[in-house]
Amino acid sequence: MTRISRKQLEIQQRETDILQIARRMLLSEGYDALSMDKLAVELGTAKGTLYNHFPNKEEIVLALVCQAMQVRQQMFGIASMVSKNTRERMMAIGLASEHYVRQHSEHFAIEQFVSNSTIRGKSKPKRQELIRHFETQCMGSVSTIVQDAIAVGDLQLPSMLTVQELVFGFWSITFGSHVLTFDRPGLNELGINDAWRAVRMHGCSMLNGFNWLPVMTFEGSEVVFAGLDARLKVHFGLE
Amino acid sequence: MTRISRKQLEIQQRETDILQIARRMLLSEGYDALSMDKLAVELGTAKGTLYNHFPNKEEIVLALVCQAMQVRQQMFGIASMVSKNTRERMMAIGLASEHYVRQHSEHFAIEQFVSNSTIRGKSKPKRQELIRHFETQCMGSVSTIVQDAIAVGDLQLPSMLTVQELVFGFWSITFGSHVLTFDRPGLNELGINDAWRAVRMHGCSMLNGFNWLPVMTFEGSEVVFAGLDARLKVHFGLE
DNA sequence: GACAAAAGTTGACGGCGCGTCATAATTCAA
DNA sequence: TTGAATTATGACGCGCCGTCAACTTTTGTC
Repeated sequence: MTRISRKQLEIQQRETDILQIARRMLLSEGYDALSMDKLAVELGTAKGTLYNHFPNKEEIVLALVCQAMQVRQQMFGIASMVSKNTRERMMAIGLASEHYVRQHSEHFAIEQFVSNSTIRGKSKPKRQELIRHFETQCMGSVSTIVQDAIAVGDLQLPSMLTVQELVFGFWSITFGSHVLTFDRPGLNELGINDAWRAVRMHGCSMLNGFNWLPVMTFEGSEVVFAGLDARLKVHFGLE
Repeated sequence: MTRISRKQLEIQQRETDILQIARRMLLSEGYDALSMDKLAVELGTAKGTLYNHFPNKEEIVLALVCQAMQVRQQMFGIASMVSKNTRERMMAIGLASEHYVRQHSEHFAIEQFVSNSTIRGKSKPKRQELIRHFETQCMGSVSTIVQDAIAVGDLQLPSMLTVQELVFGFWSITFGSHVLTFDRPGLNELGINDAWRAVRMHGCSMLNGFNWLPVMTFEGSEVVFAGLDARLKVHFGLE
């Protein structure tokens, strides 16, 4: 029956609409600008209807976080396979992260709400599982590279350091610098002219420090980055 | 007149009390648990009196942030002078940051509110300047080490990288990992057993990657860390 | 097509939050 | 002492979230 699907589709479509409006509100003026009352008005329904879709405001935010993490996960998956060389694959992950933050800043900005324990605390277990799933997936993409590198002899894992802990290091440096670049005002005035470039260099430096072959100079790494960038842009659908 | 100072001191003391109560509230249940009404009740005054001291809730939070940043700055200052060797001084900064997060977690947790643009946006320019001051100071402590290292030949700055950008890298890795360690639940389940140790290793790796002399193995770095840790604990007044 | 049950919708309401402001109390200065 | 200046008060306006009893629409059945 067309009647059946009519209503069903309307409800399904509304969920999409809610998230779209909520995202715009969140991005425009931050968390406080996301008001359930205003959201209902913009959606053109009563507030009660909103609560048929999401049990509370936090769940809406975390639904957006999940959308964001999914985008990141897909980009990581692509980046982890863009080369045969393990070192290049690792660098591609860094580049993918950079692209994610710069080209999908609306997702990156929202992704940060996952750190807010107040928001996380009010969410359903189902949602937390989903978030955990995306986190594990992203980490898995990178872990695989590390394991491959060890297998082919490009990398010797330092004693007392697990694969995941090494991934954690790379995660820290990209996450940390991207958050700093994104959330803090006026890094420029502190003498940091090209934060993006600096991050790439630091990641490269860390891999060099681990003796991840082929060890490369900064100039060499820039060439590699340029090549990877071109290939990634194709996969990411840029130009 | 004792009368003059009586009232003055009372008001001054109250400001301290406000911040103390506010900190406890913030730490107990997060930002939402800090309520101006409840704060006034606990303080034993009317709400209006609160607003004689701080123009809004956000200013209270940022005042606490400033206290936190001051603690960090002092610890960085000490760490930057704990050795003659530039590489060790750099490693000491990392250790100081670790101590700050672990021993003064109540400050570290509150420090993160500075990234919240909603809160920052409602603060007075004066406060933002102060925050900027502490940031500059912390960065300065580390920049000095880098410059010293270059001066004595322990480090050659890569072309196209400023001193501040190198500091930014170290900042990113410590900030990033400490935020991840602190704010994200269940890193353990992701296979990261000793995040703190991992962070130290990664910082060390990055410095090795920059060929910051003396380049050291992980085992060697652990010895250096142990020595620095003992000295820092004395300065930080632990045991 | 009629009709009852199920599913979906509504918006007024309770409770709580922040920041204001007229009024009152206190301190200060002469 | 006394009037001006400073400080304290808490009721108030407004906006927020989430609920819920009443209402409307859809669905399934005869």
